[in-house]
Amino acid sequence: MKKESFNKKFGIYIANKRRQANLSQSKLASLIGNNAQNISSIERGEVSPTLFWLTKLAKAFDISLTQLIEEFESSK
Amino acid sequence: MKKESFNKKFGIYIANKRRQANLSQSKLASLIGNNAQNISSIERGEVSPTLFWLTKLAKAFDISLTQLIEEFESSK
DNA sequence: ACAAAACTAACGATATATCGTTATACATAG
DNA sequence: CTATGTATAACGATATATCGTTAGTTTTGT
Repeated sequence: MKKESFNKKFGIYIANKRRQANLSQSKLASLIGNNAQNISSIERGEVSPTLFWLTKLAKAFDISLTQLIEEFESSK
Repeated sequence: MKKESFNKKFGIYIANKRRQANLSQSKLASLIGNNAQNISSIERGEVSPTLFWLTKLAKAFDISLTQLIEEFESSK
């Protein structure tokens, strides 16, 4: 899988996850300690977040990192 | 958990995983398309790899990304 | 002990991720 | 319609990850 489409897939997963949690990009950003623009670029698939940020995201969604990755892998 | 100790924990996990697979740093590096120095710095906890590279690592170990993360999370 | 392989480490270089600001567009509530 | 919240987007700046080389150290095999 190409890097670009891989990142897009993850971005779509995160965007859906965030909406399910009723969070805006800036609210999610403040929860994990970064900024809304970065969340936006993650969701649009422009960047591939580091493992460190992935753990923050999982915590924000109140799930384990494993569960986050599992949901992502089984997402379309 | 601090960023530094978190990265170190992941580095230790990867180093163990790599040794179990009987791979040198440079062999693993060539499998996933990067260089041995980067593997070394990941294992020493100096950097936090991106999600994109994590998928490459999982593939090199012939496991799913979810399984890689699960093993990491349950490692000490 | 010796040689070879493996690892660490530093360095500068490049690529990418994150930060901070600003502008624009869009939707929705009032 | 207007005001507010939300998202996209561009920009330059900084931080971090990755690359390529080299040197030095540690480990391993013989």
